[in-house]
Amino acid sequence: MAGRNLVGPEVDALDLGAVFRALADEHRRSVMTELAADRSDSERGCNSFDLPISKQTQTHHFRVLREAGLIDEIDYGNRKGIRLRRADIEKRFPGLLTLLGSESPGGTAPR
Amino acid sequence: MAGRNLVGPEVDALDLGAVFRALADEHRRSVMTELAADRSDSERGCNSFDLPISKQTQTHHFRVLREAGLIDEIDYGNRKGIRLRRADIEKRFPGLLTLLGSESPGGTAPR
DNA sequence: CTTCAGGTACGATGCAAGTCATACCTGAAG
DNA sequence: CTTCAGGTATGACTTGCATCGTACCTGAAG
Repeated sequence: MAGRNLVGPEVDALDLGAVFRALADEHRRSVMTELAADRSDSERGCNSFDLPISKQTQTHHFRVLREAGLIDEIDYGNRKGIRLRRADIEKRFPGLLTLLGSESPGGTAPR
Repeated sequence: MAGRNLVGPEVDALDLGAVFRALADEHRRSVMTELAADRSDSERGCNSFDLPISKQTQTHHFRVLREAGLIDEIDYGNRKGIRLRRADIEKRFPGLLTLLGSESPGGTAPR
């Protein structure tokens, strides 16, 4: 039950266009924002994001994120794990994850 | 011949989703990359980017960039000026313009 | 074995977006 | 005035993409 890692692009092969296209979608961006906010980078379940879309569409979105090189998908057969590729992203596109945190304009004066 | 500035969103109203959607397109991203690379931030003509697309489509792309708040368009009547909103972008989304420079991996991590 | 929940594969659909053709506007130069 | 280049408006076309329905797979628990 080790779970094999589904393939994504290498660090040097990360494409800025694919990344922007991936982050252009509302749902995928919310997933990435959540992942970026969790500094522990622990593996998460697919349904821990409770997206308001069907599971087939979720499969699609996670695939896009993986193919853009933003997350790793670990296949356990009947379930799946999601993990942010923080180190790779920071190496190739430093500052991108920080950018995701500035989603809300009120960011200057939070609670 | 003063040229009036076409309207775009205010700094605080800049939307990350609109920005990512704008930068998802190849042609718009190439324009932004060129603008970000020129630290003098001088006003440029629309056709100084020689995009391989028709002028109607160029009009469309520049409009998207303006409505995303990334550039200013100065209308002179029979021609148009383009200027990067560097200060606003850096204030709202610090690091974004730097990110555009990392399009080619050749810089930091060659093969 | 059967059942069941999580996930995928394939196809269809509806909508957004990139592209261009035609026609028109604007200002500068003859 | 006319001409001309740069730009826009409108509409049509086409592609891409987000979404879901149906069917199927996978592993765990009865």
